[in-house]
Amino acid sequence: MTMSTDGFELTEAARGLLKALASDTRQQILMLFAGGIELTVTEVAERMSLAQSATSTHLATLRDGGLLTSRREWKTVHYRADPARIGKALSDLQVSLQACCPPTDCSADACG
Amino acid sequence: MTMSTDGFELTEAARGLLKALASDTRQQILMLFAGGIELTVTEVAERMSLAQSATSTHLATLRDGGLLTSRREWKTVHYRADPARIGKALSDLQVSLQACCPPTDCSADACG
DNA sequence: ACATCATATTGTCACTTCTGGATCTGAGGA
DNA sequence: TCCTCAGATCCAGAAGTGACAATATGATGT
Repeated sequence: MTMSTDGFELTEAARGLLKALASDTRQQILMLFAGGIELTVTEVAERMSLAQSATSTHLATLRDGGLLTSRREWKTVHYRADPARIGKALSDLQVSLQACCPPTDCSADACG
Repeated sequence: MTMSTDGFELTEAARGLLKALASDTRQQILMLFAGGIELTVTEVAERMSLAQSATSTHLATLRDGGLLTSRREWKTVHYRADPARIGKALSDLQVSLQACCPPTDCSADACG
């Protein structure tokens, strides 16, 4: 299995999350999926008042980042949040950051 | 008090973390501070093979994002990770994302 | 085959970010 | 005072990002 090599580095999942949520717009888009609802590209474009092309790109970025999944049904593509992968990415991020900068100062004792 | 209004929105701390870690270089820089060690601008520049100006800017961004603190000692400025604020930002991010896209599907029952 | 609808991709422009060189600031030492 | 060091700031060029319009793709219906 792939463990940390030598220096600390973020997992692919964590890096994907950071990249995907680096955009203000994408943060807002993600929040549209609250409650586990599904949305099409057009629906997101309408709610965000964004062009279809820009919306499509953002959704693809969020999917590539592991935050959304897409399901094709007939003509339309339904996007939905991917709670499992979001949780994983967040967990990975937390692990890395805690390994880097532990919240409680254990003075390198019996805490490790 | 400031609660969530209607739609979901990230806290200032969470947004600060996302913005600060949006850069690949800054992610690596942060990891240099593992173990709670302190580093000066020059030290970081050396270890990252970056120009002093770029390094200074990145460290300032990380500090503005709430991930680092700076301590002035004589001529040099010592940067250090801010575990408490990092934990807070991470926690906020987790809360928001879980509110948006809960990992376990509770079917809107006795889970809330 | 053709038209249509939903989505993806391409092209382009404006804006921001990243980076290094040069310059400025501030504190100490000769 | 003048010089040096560490850091911050300014500048300009390179690279990346986000937006839209236009076009391409892909599946469905006639």
